Order: sequence, then C-alpha cells, then structure tokens
Amino acid sequence: MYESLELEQSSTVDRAADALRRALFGGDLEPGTPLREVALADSLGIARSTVREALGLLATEGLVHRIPYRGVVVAALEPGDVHDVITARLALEEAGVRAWPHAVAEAKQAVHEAVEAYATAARTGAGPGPLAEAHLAVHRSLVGLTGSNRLLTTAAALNGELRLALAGVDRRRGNAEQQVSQHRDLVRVIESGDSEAAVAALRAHLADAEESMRDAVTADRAAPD
Amino acid sequence: MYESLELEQSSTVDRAADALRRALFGGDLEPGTPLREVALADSLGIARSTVREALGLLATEGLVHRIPYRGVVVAALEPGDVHDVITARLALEEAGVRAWPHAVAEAKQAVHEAVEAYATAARTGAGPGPLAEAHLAVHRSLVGLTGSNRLLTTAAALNGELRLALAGVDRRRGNAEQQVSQHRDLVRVIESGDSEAAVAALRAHLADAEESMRDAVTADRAAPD
DNA sequence: GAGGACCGATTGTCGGACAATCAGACGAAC
DNA sequence: GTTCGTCTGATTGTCCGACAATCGGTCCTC
Repeated sequence: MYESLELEQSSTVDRAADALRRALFGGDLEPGTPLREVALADSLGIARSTVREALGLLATEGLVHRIPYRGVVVAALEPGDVHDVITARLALEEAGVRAWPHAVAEAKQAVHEAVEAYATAARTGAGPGPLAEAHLAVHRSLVGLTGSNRLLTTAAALNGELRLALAGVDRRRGNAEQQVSQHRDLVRVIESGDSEAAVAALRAHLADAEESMRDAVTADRAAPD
Repeated sequence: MYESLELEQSSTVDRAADALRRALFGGDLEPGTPLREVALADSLGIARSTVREALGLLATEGLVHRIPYRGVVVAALEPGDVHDVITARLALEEAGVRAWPHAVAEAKQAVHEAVEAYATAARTGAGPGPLAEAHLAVHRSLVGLTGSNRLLTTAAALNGELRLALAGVDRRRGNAEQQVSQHRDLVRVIESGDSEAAVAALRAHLADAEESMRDAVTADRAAPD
C-alpha cells in the first residue's frame, strides 16, 4: 500500500545546483565566465561551503571546469569536445538501437512517447531550451533500450554537456518540424528490425548533428554576442 | 622545450579520497559498512568538511552510497547491478571493437601493451588487486579504440565498481594463466578484422564474466567472511 | 627588457557551532 | 497486544569565521 507516494527531499546544495544549472542553460553566462564562490554565496543567500559543494556537482557533470586556486569557470565546448561527445553518444545509442529486438516493451514505448513529446514541443512552438530538452530526450530513450541504468545516466551527463550548444543550433536552424520528421524516420528504420540499416541511419544522423554543432560552437567562438 | 615536465599537485581532498579508495579495494571494509565523517576526520587528521568532499567524490564514482541524514555506506554490488554494469561495459567495449579498423595506431598499440602487462602480472604471480587492475586495463584499452576520452572515463568508473568483486573472482578461480590466454584469443579475433566475430567473442567473454561475478557476489552475500 | 619582490584577490582547508533528521527505546492509550 | 506519541542520542547538513596557499598582475631594480 502507498507505494506510489513519494516525497522528494531537497537539500540546499541541490537547490543551489539547480539554480546554477538554470542560469547556465538560460544562456546568461558566457563560456569562460568565472563563478566566484563568495559572490554566489551571498547572491544565493547561502554559505560558501554550500556553494562549493554545488559547484563540485556541476564540475562532475562537465558543465563547469574547476581549476585549482583559480576558481570555477563556465565550460566552453571546444570543437574537439564536440567530436568526443558525439562519438560517445554514438556508442551508447548504437548499443540501444542494436538492442531493439530484445528490448523490453516499456523501453520501446518510451521511445515512441519521447518522439511524440518532441513533436508536440515543436508544433506548439516551445522555446529553444525545452525543445532541445525534448530532442535530447529522444536520444536518451534510445539508450534506454539497452536496459542499463548506468548507460542512461552517462547519456544524461553527455546530453547535459551538449544542451547549451544544441539550443544554439535549433535557434540557428529553426527547422524544428523537419528535425522531428527526421527522428520519426529514424525510429521507423529502427522498428523495421534491420539493425545494420538502423545503425547506418543513426550514424548519419549523428554525423549531421556533429557538423551543425561544430559550426555552432565555432560561430559562438568567433562572434560571442 | 620541457614539454615532458609535469608536477601533479595533490589537494588534501584527493589524498583523502585515495586513502579511502585503497581501504575499499583492500577489502577491509565490508559492503554496507558505514563511513562516519567525524571518525574518518580525526583518523585521517583532517577536517570534517574535507572528509565530506572526499566522500562525495567516492559517491559519484559509485564506490559508496550517500543516504541523506544517514551517512555514506560502502556500496554493495547487488546481482542486478552486475548485469547492469556488464551491459554497460558491453556497449562501450563493443563500440571499441567495431572501431578497430579505424582506430589510431597508438590505441591499437595500447591494447597489445595492456595484454602483455596482464600476462606478466599473471606470470609473476601478482596479488589479486594488481591482477584485477591489469585485467580491467585490458578491457579499458578496448574502449580506448573509440578515441573518446569521455567513454574512457565512464569505462574507468564502471571498472571501479567492479574492481572489488573481480578481485574475489580471480581469487576464487585462480586460473590467471588461462584468463590471459582467453584475452589473447579475443584480441586475435579483433585484429582479424571480422567485426561480427569479434563482437560475438566479446559478448561471450562478458557473459562468462557476468556469470562468474554474479556467483561471487551472491557467495559474498551468503557467506561474508 | 628580463628577472625578482611585493600585493590584492581567490581558493583550499580548518575548527567550531547549531539546526534538521534519523533510528531506536520507552511508555501511554485503545 | 498493537499502535501511536514522545523522548533521546547520534549523525549529518549547513552556516560562520578564520587563516594559509596560490594565482595573476604590478612595480621595481638592474
């Protein structure tokens, strides 16, 4: 009885980390901007040690970099990082695609739901942030096909690193509907059961994504408005 | 000039985390043992806040679990976790194996060196700890074939979770030489260029490993000597 | 202009303090 | 006898203030 009840407890560190994440994804902070501990502490109204812990969290997520005795700076996605992350994502999502035939029904269902959520987000004209989130949720659902929670969490971490840059890409392209149909096609190929074709489609899709993202990153670097 | 020079700076947190890791891998701590902050603090001769940060590190590595207001306990590898970790490792190493034809020469070289190091470790009768480390290094070198640093770090994290249990397996089996030759065969198949055969061999190898590890974990659970 | 000594700013670590929360014991009420 | 409230001790979460270590930059000397 009462199995569905749940009460999430929120520590101050978590709330601080959330606030910082929102600020990062909001795009107010340029990559390279230093995050001063004392300034954040009395800006958030919490102690410096708590800020430190929150920043440590973000650092392990790859959203910021901590340099000893120099402080924490907003992570900048180098072009080389884009390739690294995309390679990693390909490995994870390819594993998911290959696992489709043996995947549990819920995981398959989750893929469809993620695509539909992405479609409605695009149709209703959601902002760049939520749209990017819905997009990445589709890719995460592919990883979910493997059935490994650990792969899912690493996929989420990788997505976190990309979320900022990806919002820029969507803003730049603005062809959300086309993006959605491209993902619909991808899922259709996956469902067909032809693993090799599905992997090839995924590879092409991610190669395309890498190119767009690399352009976005270098553009940001050239003209950081 | 002087490119080879380097001076690693060690923070107190890192040294504390290392000490705790050694204690964990040393096997003195049973899974489920609570790690009290104040006790560790004056046992290590450092402040409690520093201990907290070090424990946070280990928690993100999955070596310990932190329960709010309850403390951190040594992580216990449930049988379900074994499957989860092995599935994740299979995804990563399979990606590496498939990348063999396009991998850079250094990465291929690293695989051979890892196997040789494993062989000498087995031949010279290294202890269970170093032997397990050499074993896992071989598998990590496979992930290195993908060329993605992020995949390598997640592989390292997954290996960390297994290191404890794996030492138990090697101790139990004691057929180190046979294990080495099995890995030699695996690498030979990978080198052959037949990706499908290589993946099949890897899958069989990991399935075998999963079984051994599951047995070891359940045995530890039944008789935690 | 190269090298060295200072300086302000920031982080890393420490120690102590207090509130929040937990597990367990104890006892009262039905 | 079970359930519930209360209490208590232990432990963690958070805060605060302090100081040493380290960094980047400036100035000064030669």
